Amino acid sequence: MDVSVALEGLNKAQREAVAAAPGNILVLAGAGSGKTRALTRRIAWLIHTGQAEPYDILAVTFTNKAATEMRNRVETLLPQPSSDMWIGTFHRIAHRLLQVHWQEAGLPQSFQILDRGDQLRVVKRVVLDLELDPEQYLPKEVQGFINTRKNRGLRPQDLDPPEYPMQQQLIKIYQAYQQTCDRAGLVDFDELLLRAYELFRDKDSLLARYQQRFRHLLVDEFQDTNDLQYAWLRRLAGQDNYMFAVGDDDQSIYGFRGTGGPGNMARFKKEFPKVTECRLEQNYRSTANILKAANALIANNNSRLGKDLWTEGEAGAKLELCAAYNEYEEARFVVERLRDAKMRDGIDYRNNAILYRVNALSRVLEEALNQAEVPYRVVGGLRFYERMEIKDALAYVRLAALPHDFVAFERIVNTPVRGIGSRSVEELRNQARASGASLWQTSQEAVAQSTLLPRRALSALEGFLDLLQNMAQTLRDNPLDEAVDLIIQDSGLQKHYEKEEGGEKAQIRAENLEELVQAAADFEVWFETNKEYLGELDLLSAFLSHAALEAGDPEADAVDDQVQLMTLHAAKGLEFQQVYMVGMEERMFPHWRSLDKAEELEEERRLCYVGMTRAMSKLTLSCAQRRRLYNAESAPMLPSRFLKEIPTQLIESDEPKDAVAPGFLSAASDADSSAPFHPKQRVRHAKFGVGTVLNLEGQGSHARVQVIFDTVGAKWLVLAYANLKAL
DNA sequence: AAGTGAGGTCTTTTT
DNA sequence: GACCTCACTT
Repeated sequence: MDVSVALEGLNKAQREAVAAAPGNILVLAGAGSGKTRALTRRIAWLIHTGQAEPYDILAVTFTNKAATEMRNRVETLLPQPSSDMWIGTFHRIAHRLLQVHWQEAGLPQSFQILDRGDQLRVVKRVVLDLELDPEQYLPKEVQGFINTRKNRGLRPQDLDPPEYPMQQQLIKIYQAYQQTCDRAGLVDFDELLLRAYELFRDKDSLLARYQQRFRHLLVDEFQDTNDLQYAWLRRLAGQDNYMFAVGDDDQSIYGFRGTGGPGNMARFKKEFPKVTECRLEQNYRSTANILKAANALIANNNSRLGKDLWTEGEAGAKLELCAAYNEYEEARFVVERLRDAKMRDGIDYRNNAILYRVNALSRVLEEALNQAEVPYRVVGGLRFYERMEIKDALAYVRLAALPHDFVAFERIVNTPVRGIGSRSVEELRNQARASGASLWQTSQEAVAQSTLLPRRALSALEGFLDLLQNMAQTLRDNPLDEAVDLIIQDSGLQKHYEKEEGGEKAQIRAENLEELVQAAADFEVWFETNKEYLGELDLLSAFLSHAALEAGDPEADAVDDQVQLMTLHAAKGLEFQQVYMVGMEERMFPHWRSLDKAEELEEERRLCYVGMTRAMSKLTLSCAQRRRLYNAESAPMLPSRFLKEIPTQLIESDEPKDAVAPGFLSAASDADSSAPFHPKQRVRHAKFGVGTVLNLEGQGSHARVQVIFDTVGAKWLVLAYANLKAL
């Protein structure tokens, strides 16, 4: 076989990584250094040199986009199709394992996936069922609690001595939540991973089988793995298999969702046998000036493996910095630059990105772009399968196929309104809970025996049950897309959305529903040609899991000449000729919520690093001296400390002549968090009594503390008013 | 049962 | 500015 295909056009460092002797390999790959390239070439190398068969290979990524990209690239490098390889996201692969081993995993064969929104509904339900106060046990926070534990591989019983009084309740909720899911055969995203991990942990022979099969594990974006994913990989690798992990500790920006971050890379070096380290530091994307600036910035972080990007290319333009008077001036400045670039230098709009820390910043920019008639596109936001109307329609499909699914049942029992209000549903729910039956079963009994509900509600319920029965028949008798179409019509959703909102919104919703029919049709075609990737799923189950695991591809249509607007997070992995980073102000970026925790502050800096390294030829930074955010009044801002961390000789700054505060930029602040309290400190409050400080945030008159009071639980207090006494 | 208006909140997000 | 929740009205 022709080995050269795998190494063609690689630099020395890349070649060393790709052609490294069999073993555990950690590839520290900086931004724009050819990360995915190294990984796909490694696969090609292993196969071309006869060190591996496609069958031996498991390659994992985080996003579907990355997985698809990887499979495509691998296929162009290999003579044979890649279907024997397992290439996919952690969740997809976990799902596949559970699909095959549902019995060993203790799941019903037709288990359904709960997405984040579904999960939140269930959590809410459970909190209410336990008669706990949802004000105190905010469903969002409870959900976070549960997911954090799952990400650490912890079941309720593993949490036994609670760390603080309120945790006891949280553990109880976790337990009840899990029971509810288990009974209904529902699996949330983290549960997919946890079950897959437990499968390997508890079933020796099964683990052995997979260990013998997957001799080569390849992981992309390794810095984004969480504890559970790491532990899963560790088991699968065992003592004899080889792991090729590619990542960049400086681009770890998902710590807030439980990612091990830079730590997991260090762990890999320690805990896997004989790890060889490779570094890819040559950058093929940005000019030297941009790289120098980014290197200087990230050097301020302490927890790093250490790495400096360099390029053979030229210095390029300096970075440009604008201190605008307010957010409107800032937006106008950016728009002006965009138009200049287009008119003078012929740079298409699509090659520009405007990046911001929080979504709320997009509004003013959008207005300015609209006014100047510069076309733009906001990347991110609601995905196709997360849209309300789509979730409603799929709930009908789900419920028709699997009537015991209470999440789907509760979602649509009264959507569109059919006279089954919250009182009736509550009655059904209580009865179901008492008898241990599903809502659907309970409803059937209530209708059959004319009990439980007033006559009007009962007849409405009967109509609903009949509707479902017809839909089940529809599903059996028709191809998927036609069935989906019929279900959308019969459910009345189409009409419901039309009359509900009227005008433009209704138009869009109606179109989305039509789009869903098309999506089902497309999926049928895809399913026929890709069966082998899916294990033994039937079409409908595959479609439903597809909807949950791939919420849709928002990048699909980048064809028009539009400026790209997105958050810094959304920009990861992308590149643009020109990048504008706006809102470079203290408390905005770094964001105020990250200000008093060193680890989170470093993550903000990594985020800044990610943003800067997106730029190929020109990087422009801007801040405003005053900014109005949400409904508050316009407040004075200070330049971000990150601006100060970039060497001044790399920056050309335009402080406007009519600036209200001359010398504004030189005021870039140093961190000052001389907080009067610290975590774990005991304090007394006049009303709430004695408690322990858990968290601090903000500064000056905005400073807040989170205190866990011994009697009333956790509260956020504004320091200026709380009059806390240290004990 | 269903629709309306006031009040509070507001990082980042893939699967 | 936008969204969600909750209490209130019809």
